[in-house]
Amino acid sequence: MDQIKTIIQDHYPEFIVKEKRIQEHRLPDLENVHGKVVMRMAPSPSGPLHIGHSRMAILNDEYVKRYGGSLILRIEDTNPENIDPIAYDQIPKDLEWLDVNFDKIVIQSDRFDLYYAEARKLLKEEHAYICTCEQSDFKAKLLKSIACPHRNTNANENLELFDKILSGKFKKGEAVLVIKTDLNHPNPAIRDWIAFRIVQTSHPRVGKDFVFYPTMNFSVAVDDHLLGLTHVIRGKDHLNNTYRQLYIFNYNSWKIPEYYHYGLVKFPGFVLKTSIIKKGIKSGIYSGWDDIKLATIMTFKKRGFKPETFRRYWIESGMREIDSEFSIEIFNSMNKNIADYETPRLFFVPNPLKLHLSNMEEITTRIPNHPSNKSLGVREYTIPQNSDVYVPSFDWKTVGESSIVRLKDLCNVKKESENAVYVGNDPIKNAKILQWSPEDGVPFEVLKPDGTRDRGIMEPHGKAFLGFCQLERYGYVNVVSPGIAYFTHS
RNA sequence: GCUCCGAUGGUGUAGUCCGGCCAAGCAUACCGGCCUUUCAAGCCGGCGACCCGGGUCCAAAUCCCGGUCGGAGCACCA
Repeated sequence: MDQIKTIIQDHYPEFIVKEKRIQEHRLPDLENVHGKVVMRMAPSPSGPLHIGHSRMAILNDEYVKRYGGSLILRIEDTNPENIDPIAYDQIPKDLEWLDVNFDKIVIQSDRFDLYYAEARKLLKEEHAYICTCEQSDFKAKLLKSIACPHRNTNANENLELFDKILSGKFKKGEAVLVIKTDLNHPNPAIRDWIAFRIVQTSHPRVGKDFVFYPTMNFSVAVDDHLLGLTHVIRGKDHLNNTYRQLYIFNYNSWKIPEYYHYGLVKFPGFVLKTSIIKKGIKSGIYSGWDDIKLATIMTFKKRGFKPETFRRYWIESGMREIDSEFSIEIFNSMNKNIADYETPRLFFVPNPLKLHLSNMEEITTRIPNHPSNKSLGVREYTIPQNSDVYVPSFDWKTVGESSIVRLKDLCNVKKESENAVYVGNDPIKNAKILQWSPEDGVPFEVLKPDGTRDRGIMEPHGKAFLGFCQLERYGYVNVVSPGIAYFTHS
């Protein structure tokens, strides 16, 4: 075979036609789609959304856009101890910025009545029981597949206890509502699980109106049914939760949605835990939720990233149950690719060195704001005789004495120590090219994700510029206020 | 300890369900070259992967078994 190949290659290369297979990255179709789909995003309001949340938001949004139907934003605020009220307003804003269109917002703390009704039903049918065991005893018994004494309490007694709990006769830790599953289930994570617990902390929305709070597994199961979800997409960390929630569905003979569990993503180097961020904001390590060192949606927005980048990235990552690492390298590259053509250029001179331009007459130059996108226009400077310019000191140092470099879109100069001697206007092939600023450039600062900042001079036309731009030979930044920019990527 | 999930180049992935069109595609990174008044973008070329061991089969990245490695869950968090 190899010989035949060699002969063909040597004598008849024209027969080797290797057709390129072009494959687009497309999310797989969902199973069991009959008409429109109903899907949901269910963040907990512990803070604004971060890069990790954007995956579930975009995957859900993509499918709703593909099949038609509705996307529900469900705020899961059933743990008052882990709520930051800012989230109620900020999460919808974050989603809107990501271009994720939800049809309605459901807030779980509005729905206690529904959860209580379902709880009563399950107690009545003896699919659930009130347990007043010591927490550690209950847990130990479960691990050994032993029933706790309350598991056989009859329905009426349980219902009475339930009302007592609701009226506040029990304190935190004294009683829980447990869903019966299978004590002999091989997976200890699936055995009888807690559906309600007593919480006496005040809730930002409902205050102290309720003391018996559903756990996530209970409220999720009830709401997924009541809201008519057809497909559920969420992280693999919820796999066991799905198995638990299925018991509620089966006790009620509810129609079961199609579940998908995508793999876990590691975000090396990013701080995503809201508890740590909140602590950092309090102590001053972070300036706020949009601190440049963070990976919140607010921060990415402030750094000038495009929403489309998130979409492209997560679509390419797909929906498989494979664990992966977020690649900032690829993410940045996608953003550059999406943004570059529309992005104007400016000259920023970091660590500026003032040079005297000698031997030069007045020059007027028109500098394109983009090398190929002519619609972005030009900017014009007149550099008078005997003036100074700023160039990056780092670059100037690397230039050999008497070498000729080009000040981009201006002229060529010969290095004579700290003097730049004018030697002509026409571009020279293969010359080192530097960005520069006239002497009336303005102070400018770039904040970088590692917490450091670069200081320098911005060319005068950049003085009033706000928004996303490329600082030539430096990198892309988002100018957030006059003289201050957030670094995007190089 | 118990249960579940996964494993494709440096990185992110496609393909795996339903074995053959995979001599494994795309992107990114890296290396060359072209173009260029940015070290950006663009164009051309190159490098580089099916975790290991068995089995089934004419044929295995794909199916089966065993191992290894990684991850998650076993909360009165979500």
